[in-house]
Amino acid sequence: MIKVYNTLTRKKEELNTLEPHKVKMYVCGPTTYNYIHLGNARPLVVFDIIRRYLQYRGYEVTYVQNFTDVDDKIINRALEKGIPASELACKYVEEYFRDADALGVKRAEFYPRVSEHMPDIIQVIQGLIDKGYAYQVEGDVYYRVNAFNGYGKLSGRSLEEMLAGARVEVDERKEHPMDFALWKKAKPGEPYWDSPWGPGRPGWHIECSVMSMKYLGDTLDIHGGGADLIFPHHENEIAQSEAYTGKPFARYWLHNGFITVNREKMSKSLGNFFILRDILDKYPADTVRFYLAATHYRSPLDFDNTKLEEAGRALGRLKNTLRRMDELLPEQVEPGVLDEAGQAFLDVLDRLRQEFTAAMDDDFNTARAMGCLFDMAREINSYLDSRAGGLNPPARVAINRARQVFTDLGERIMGILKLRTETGAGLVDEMLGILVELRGTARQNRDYTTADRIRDFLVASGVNVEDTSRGTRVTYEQVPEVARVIDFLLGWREEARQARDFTTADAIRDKLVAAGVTVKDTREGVRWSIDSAGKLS
RNA sequence: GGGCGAGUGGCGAAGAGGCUAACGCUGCGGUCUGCAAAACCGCCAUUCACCGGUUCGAGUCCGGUCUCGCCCUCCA
Repeated sequence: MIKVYNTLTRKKEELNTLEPHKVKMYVCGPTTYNYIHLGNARPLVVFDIIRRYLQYRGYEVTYVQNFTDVDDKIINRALEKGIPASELACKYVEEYFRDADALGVKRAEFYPRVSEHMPDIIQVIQGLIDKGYAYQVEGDVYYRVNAFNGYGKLSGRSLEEMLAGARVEVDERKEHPMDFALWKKAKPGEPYWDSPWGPGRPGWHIECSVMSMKYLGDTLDIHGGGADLIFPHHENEIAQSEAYTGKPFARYWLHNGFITVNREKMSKSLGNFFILRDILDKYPADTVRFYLAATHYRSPLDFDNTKLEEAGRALGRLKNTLRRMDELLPEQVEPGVLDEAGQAFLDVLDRLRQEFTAAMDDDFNTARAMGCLFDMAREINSYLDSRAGGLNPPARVAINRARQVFTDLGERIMGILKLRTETGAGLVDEMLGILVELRGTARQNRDYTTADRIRDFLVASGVNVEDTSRGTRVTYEQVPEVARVIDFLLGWREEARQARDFTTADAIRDKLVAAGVTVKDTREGVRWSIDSAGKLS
């Protein structure tokens, strides 16, 4: 039984979907006038995990996320840049996808855009006018909040309360100060669409009402977004949709908490925001995803770089466990039977799997669920340590199943365990391989000075070195510079030559050549070049 | 002013009436290792902002105080 915290009722409620085993989900997407910032990225990851989890629990999820690509901010920005608003909006939709893809956010079923739904929007506005929920004034159309008696139910305040501390400038033409625009008359030079009320564009809230109902029906199961959308955006969506259809709009309203910086909300107006693209330049995307998922979605999340460093180390622990299993597991695990120890091991994992599920069932408690993954990692590592000599067939069967469970939860649901496939690192890996070989020889000869010099270089280059029972493993978060590694190798060769150790010197050169690096000893010193660009790709 | 929410170890973060206050990071000790790294084992909150109350029993419920954040205006 899945429970979700519903902003509408301020309680955790059992998730009962409209149709059994189906979830209709709508999440408010960005207004596309800039790159998204980290605060925008939180709901992407949060609702992506919620969606993945619901699927894991057997729901068929229809996920819709809109793009608000018609908006004052877009128009203003486009004006500044001297390009059409539509072009600007389009560009940032594309940029959005680059960011979302990097974070491992699965594609939605539908990505409706305002610009492509004008007839639908106009039809709903007309319907609201016909029913007496809206009125037009000089080419503008306003929603009549007094006509909808549930107004304020989501944000938990009455119209009177809103007026009490209101900071709204009163537009004399409006019947009620809280009435909001459904259609805005175009000013000269602004993009516009024709309508029964004259040329103009939709107000901010109407598009979500229209597009969600178009793709998901009059009533949706889950409507999500950031907590700052509760009022006025979602409140107004409810007013529009329910007035239009006479039916409940969304059964469950889920809202994620903010990202803060120095405990202040990260926001565009405060200027304390971090563009996601910049963060992704410095930190791996899975680290960022882990950071966003390691705290419960409704809690505030304070940001600074040290939090990402910590997230990277924590996630590294989980990934290390996966890597250890992969190193010991052959491509194909032959079917076999478990032994007693293996069964006991799997029983423990299964208990943890159940704890994980219970945590996620309880309003998607990813923080607690992550705790279960760390418990699992420890169990798996322990089991692996106890079989350091190598895996016998029953142990292989056990580890194979353990891997399945671990990745099911960690990758399929959380989306944080995909080990980056090092692309473009082919040559670097070959160079590192040569160094590992050289160091291995030195260690065999108990020449630890040499061995440590190589390791020191590797570590200084950002490469981790671990000597395991099965050999030396080198890993890195960021691909080290090829040139740096080659220079080091050639420096090493030069030393060997000076010491008249031509065996070593020639071996290094031969290996470089074999890897596609040409080495020339010129009068000015050593020159090298990479044979074919193909090697780098 | 009105509405909402939060205050848990050095840090981050779960727990929402009752087994030893998860988990991660950091630090310390140990095992393993040529030394490391990784991994494993152990240690690090008699106490959950403060004061009262309810209860056999309260981080967990109630009342009050303090501090902080958010919304009421574009914002995920």
